[in-house]
Amino acid sequence: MLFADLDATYLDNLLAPIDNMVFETGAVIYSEGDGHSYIYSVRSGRAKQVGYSKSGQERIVRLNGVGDAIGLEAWVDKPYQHTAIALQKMDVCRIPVNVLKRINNEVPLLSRQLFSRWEAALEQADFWITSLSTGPTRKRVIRLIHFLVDRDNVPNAIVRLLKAEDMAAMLGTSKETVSRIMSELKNIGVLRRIAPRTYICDMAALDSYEYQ
Amino acid sequence: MLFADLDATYLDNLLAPIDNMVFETGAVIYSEGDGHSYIYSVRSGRAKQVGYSKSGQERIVRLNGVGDAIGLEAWVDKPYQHTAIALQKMDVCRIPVNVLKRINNEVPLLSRQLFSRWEAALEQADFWITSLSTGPTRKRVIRLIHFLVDRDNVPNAIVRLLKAEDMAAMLGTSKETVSRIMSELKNIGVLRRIAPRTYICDMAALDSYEYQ
DNA sequence: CGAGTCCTTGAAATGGATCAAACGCTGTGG
DNA sequence: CCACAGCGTTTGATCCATTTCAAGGACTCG
Repeated sequence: MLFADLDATYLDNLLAPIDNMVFETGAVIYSEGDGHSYIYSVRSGRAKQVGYSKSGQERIVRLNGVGDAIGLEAWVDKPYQHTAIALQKMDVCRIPVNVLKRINNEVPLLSRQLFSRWEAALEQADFWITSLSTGPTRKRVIRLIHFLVDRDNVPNAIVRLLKAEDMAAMLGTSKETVSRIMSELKNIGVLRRIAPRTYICDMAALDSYEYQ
Repeated sequence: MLFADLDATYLDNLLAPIDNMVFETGAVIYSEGDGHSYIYSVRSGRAKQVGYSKSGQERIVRLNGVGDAIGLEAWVDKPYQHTAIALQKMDVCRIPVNVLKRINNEVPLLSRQLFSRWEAALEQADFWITSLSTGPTRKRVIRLIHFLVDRDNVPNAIVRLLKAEDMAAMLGTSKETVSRIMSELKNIGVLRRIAPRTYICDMAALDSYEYQ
């Protein structure tokens, strides 16, 4: 997907060094501080990027899904700033940065794609700050559910949530508080469980509930 | 500074459309949603980038100083995502994006500079999440002071702080809480006021205080 | 010097963290 | 098919941190 702008047959010559890889749930894709120079493109599944404080507390700074590029800092020759961990079984392709640079020299259209991935990462980070790290916890949880909803099925959307501990690490709160708010939402009928960590969400009720 | 990699005389032809501008304290550099296509490069002074929630509450998502480029989203043809406001009298130069693109076509070295600005913005956003939006408020304030310290003067550094309301908007807390913690730090002798909003900070004491 | 802005402090009420214990679900092996 | 281990969730109770409202005081800048 990173190569959306490029000619398909032309690519095959260049893409030989690219590996398709599979990561199981919980597998570490890369670790903070690693100096290896790969950018990863997600083909399926979801990953979290986490930072650890000195006290060992973990904070999730980004969530990545299909089409996202992760480990972009390698492009500017920086060690990875976070640890990337698969939340589900994932298909990713691992692209050496020097290959990317070679492609970029011959076909500058690539850098357009790279800029847009970069912009997406920044936009997500800003969302994290303004929506997941601001205001009372209940509002944060509600905004998080919004974020996780598979768009386009309204008014009753299907949401695949994460385990409480991960949601807490996204919101900068404790797992107990997340659990309590989830209970609340289930009791009022905003969320209805249909499978493990999967719910049907009444979007209208969710929105109106935020403004109480 | 954006043109650090480029030849000086070569530039003069291209840079004619660039305006040098001055913004007074509180002046709006651009507003969220504006579609104008300029990138601004800071020559002196500091600016805040703020996002407003529906309730009108403001959250500062970034702070920019000398050498920073702001309004980068214009490069990928997006409207500005935040409102940029001068915190002090500022000198900035305003560069039309189409000029940048022209320069970039002829001298691809420019895009290296742009990527690195983009990376800096993302790094700051991540710092905001992990350091200014995580953990108890006292720790956040301490990390914020660290961030604002003019590096290189140790062990007693000079810090130019912001008004309490702005610091609160950076930390996602209330101005009263910020004020209380500041009082605490002054009482213990970690901070010593030498001018309006300017303090001498005993860095060692500050650090050891964080771990209580 | 005065107007306005910003800071400080108090007291009450709330919200959230933490510790601890019980519960429920899921997948495994007998 | 059932029982059990392990993980994750739920819930309660207590304590602490933070918000909020309100008022007084200090500082800054014209």
